[in-house]
Amino acid sequence: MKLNRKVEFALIALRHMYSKEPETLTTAKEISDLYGCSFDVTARVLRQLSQAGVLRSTQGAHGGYHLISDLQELSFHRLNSILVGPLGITKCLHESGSSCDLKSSCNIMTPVQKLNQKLQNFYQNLPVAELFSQATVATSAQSIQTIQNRVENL
Amino acid sequence: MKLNRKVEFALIALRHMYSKEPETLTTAKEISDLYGCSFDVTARVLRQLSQAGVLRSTQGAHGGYHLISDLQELSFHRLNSILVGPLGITKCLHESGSSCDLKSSCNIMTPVQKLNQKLQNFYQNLPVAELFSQATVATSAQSIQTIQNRVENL
DNA sequence: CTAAATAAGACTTTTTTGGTCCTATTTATT
DNA sequence: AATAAATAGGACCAAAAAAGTCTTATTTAG
Repeated sequence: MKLNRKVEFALIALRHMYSKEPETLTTAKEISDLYGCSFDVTARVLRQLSQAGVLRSTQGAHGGYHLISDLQELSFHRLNSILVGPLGITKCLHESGSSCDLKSSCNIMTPVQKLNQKLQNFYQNLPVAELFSQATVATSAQSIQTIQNRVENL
Repeated sequence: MKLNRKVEFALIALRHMYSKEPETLTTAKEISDLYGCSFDVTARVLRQLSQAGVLRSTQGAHGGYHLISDLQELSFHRLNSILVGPLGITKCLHESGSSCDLKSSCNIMTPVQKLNQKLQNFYQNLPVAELFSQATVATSAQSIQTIQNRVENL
């Protein structure tokens, strides 16, 4: 149940960029120096986020990355699936072809699928911006919409 | 984000017992033979569940375990904390004394705490029985109460 | 007394994760 | 044109975590 390190670094980087002027560039070195993350891993994370359209990269000297997607719209689920792949809480759920190593008489197929689905709903309805916001209680119309979605997905 | 194997075996065992006559005993061997789980691991899981008061053990020949707690009341969170310890999505959150290896200038302390709390709420409000139930939609008064709790905890 | 079961610990193997290294390419600056 | 600083991307290694195994002790029905 631990948070993946890449996701951790992504949150660090995203929050860092989030607090800057919109178009300002941020480099991998900047993040790794400032927060002590491994340079290589951080660089890879930024690259992946850029490939996925969350950031835009500028190559060459004085290059870097900047945010191009709205963190209100970016779900924690998407962040995870970009960096660590689709959510599958068991082997049988996330390797497409693989039947589990347990006997065919598995009695928790549906429970596990249910759990996986619930977890996915949970993460899908959690915008990264919500983690960064100060407010404890949701107030905006957007948040109310989010709550409605959540209740439907329980 | 993978489901711990011990928790997986626990679900298998619990569901197995759940479908039996209440006082009937189930042995570790029975589970491991029937579903192909490792005997040792299964045995340890049942022992831990019994120490935690979820099951009651009967020693000696013809011994075994039976359910003594209501699965409507047993949250998935409790199951996890029995078998794998308290929920801490990062090192700094789950090892009490450990400051993280990142620089002191960590910028995602609160976001991570928030996420940890949200996840915990999610699991706390998920009774194991709900995973086992056939129904997709909650109907009972108990479930409505559960939903109210969940909305409050969003 | 024996067999079948729980109780509990130490230990080993496997898998996953995190981290490093290396090389290529792009581009601003000198 | 050369250089330095940045992204791009792959291959590889080490550390940590997880899963599984082995061993021994204790309990109790038959």
